[in-house]
Amino acid sequence: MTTAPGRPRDRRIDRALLDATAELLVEVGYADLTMDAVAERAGTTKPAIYRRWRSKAHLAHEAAFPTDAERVQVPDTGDLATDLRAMVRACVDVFAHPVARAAVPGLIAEFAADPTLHAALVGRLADGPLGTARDRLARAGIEPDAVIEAMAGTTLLALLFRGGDDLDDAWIDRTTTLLLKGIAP
Amino acid sequence: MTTAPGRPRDRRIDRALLDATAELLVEVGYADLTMDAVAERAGTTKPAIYRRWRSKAHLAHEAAFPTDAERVQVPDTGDLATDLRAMVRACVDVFAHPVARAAVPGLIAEFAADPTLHAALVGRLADGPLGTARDRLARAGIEPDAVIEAMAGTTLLALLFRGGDDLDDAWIDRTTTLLLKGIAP
Amino acid sequence: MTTAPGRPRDRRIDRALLDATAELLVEVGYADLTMDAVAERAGTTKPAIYRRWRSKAHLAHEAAFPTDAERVQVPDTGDLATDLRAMVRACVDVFAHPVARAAVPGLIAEFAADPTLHAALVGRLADGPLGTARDRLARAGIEPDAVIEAMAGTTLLALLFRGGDDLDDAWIDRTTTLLLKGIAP
Amino acid sequence: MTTAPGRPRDRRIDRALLDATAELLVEVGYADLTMDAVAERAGTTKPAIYRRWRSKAHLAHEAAFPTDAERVQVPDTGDLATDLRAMVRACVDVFAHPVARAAVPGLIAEFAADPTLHAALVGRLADGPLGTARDRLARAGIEPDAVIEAMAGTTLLALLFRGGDDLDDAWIDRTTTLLLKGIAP
DNA sequence: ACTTAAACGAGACGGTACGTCGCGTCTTAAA
DNA sequence: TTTAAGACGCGACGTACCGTCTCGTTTAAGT
Repeated sequence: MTTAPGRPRDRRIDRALLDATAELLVEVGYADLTMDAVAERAGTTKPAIYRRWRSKAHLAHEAAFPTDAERVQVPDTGDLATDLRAMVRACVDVFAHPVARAAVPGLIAEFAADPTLHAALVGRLADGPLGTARDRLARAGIEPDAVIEAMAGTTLLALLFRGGDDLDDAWIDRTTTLLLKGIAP
Repeated sequence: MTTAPGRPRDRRIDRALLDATAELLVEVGYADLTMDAVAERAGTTKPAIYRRWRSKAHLAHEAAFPTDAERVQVPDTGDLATDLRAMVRACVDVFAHPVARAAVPGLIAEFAADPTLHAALVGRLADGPLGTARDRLARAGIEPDAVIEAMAGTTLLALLFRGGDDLDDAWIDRTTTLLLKGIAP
Repeated sequence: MTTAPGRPRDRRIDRALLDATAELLVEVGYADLTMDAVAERAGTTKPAIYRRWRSKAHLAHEAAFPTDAERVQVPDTGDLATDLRAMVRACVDVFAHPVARAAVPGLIAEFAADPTLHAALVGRLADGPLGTARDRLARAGIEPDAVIEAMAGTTLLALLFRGGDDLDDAWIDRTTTLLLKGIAP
Repeated sequence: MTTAPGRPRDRRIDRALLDATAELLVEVGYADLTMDAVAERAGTTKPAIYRRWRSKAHLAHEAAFPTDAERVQVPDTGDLATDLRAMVRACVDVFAHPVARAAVPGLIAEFAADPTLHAALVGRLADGPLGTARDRLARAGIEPDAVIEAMAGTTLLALLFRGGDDLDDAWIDRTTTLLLKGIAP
């Protein structure tokens, strides 16, 4: 294993940029997020961003769905009802997180036109609770795709059309029940 | 009831602009849709657009979800399974329409930051199959909001993450079944 | 005589930009003159500049050699010695003006690579004292090109290599004498 | 007398860089000359350049006015007319050389803002025909500065405003005559 | 017929933000 | 210490598109 030639990248700048992006997303939203503002808050400049991410969307999607986040734990109790409820809650936790909430609408717009971003985001989510859920459901003998589509889709729509604050325990219960009955044999 | 003074607006221009917008949305997508291009294709000028719509998003949302569209008919058979299936199909038909498909991601982004647009789009959809579905379900003694959220959300997610071509009869069957069991007493 | 269609250009912005350019040229020099700084000082933005001038050089050359300047008067006494001296002085006045002095080195660099600018600058100078001098000399029966080349070239070199402050009366006398003898029959 | 510690500098790289610079100056001009391109053509890297020259201008000025050039010979016949003509020709040869011609406008711009470069270029020219000319004229009992200023200035202006191709024998004759009469007692 | 008032074509406007280029520097491992 | 390699931080660039404005002209309805 050799070292790459050339000056190594400064990891502190990566962090500063991601942090600045997350903060600004919450403060001003995706549409009003400018690369100049990100660079300035991170104490660096625009080219440093573009050296690391190919677009605003790629930067935002990494800030909104960090891979190193303390993994949303979905306990494996063996009881489908309990586990499914945990999955729904995890799904809400991921999408309703303030940074994600601010970024998602913009990301949706961009990744419709950018296959690169599409792939990146799908991969990133597959490593999160959605991937966990898929495994768990498959082990329970349930074809997972339809359920995940319904779970994530319902969450997304609720988020987009009413804002994340309504996604409380009652909403989670209601949605879990619908899904649970929907997938019953 | 009096007539507005001054030169009346030319209705042919309204149409030409909406048509040009729809065409361009399909051809280049929302992000690369420019007002100059719309005006040029419609054979008019930008001020003529802004006299009619307050922004690109307002124009696009009207082009994507025309109110005068031949209404997607949802037959009222009285059989919940049959009717629900028709609702799902209508939902797919609306969102998977080429123009809507091109416009939706961009609209999602914009209306996250523009309450005006949010209201306009919600109203427009409520007049369409979603409104019909709500009435129908309510009459069947079912609380409609959760079902609609699940139905539209699942459709939206499928559309965004896989493109509309996979939303065939099998998908409609699968989704209808899940919802039907989910809302059973 | 018809009016051009479209919104007319705001002449006050033209002026503000030229004034800002002249000021900044003196303050920071051509190399450190940035379009952003010009725009900011003029209270406008970069695109407003590029709508009016095709490059920094075109802007600077207009700021450095304004056509509407109170014309450098070259009295026509009929005495060649007197008149030539006045021409040399006028030449110095034009090139040693603080704004011109700051702009000239940069302009030289740019117009070597930009025929557009070359033509523009030649035309602009031909309307100034150089044009007057050419006419005057021709009337005196002297082939003007060689003299003008020598006069302007000597002035330019002196300016570039020693700064304009040394171009005092003694320098003007010395140069006038050299030229006068040089063109004697 | 000791040797510098560490790895000695590779003289072949010096040459390759100067050659690459000269070639590229002629091909693309000073403004479009990039350090990356120079390094690439010379088969080395940018840091190797900056170890040798402090800036693009310093590199270009050395490439344009090489000290080791076969010295432009100015024969010393003792006849002022003959010698002055040779000086003018030498001046043209130096400045109209393709590489110098490409570099001069850019260098003028840079050394207006860089005293280091100013000094370097003046020193380099003083070692060339201008230095020779000064000595020769002084020996002939003529105050040399004014003549040199006129000679070099006229050449420079002609070069800048008409391109070097017009500086033929006729031009040299004409200019020599003007100077000769101009400095006559 | 004349006035009023708004829509029209045309196109430039002011301005935000973009993504890129090239400078000169720095870090690394090998020579 | 120089080399090759290449990324770095940074300042500045010129452009694209937004939504607005200013014209002079056209079109109808009201007087």
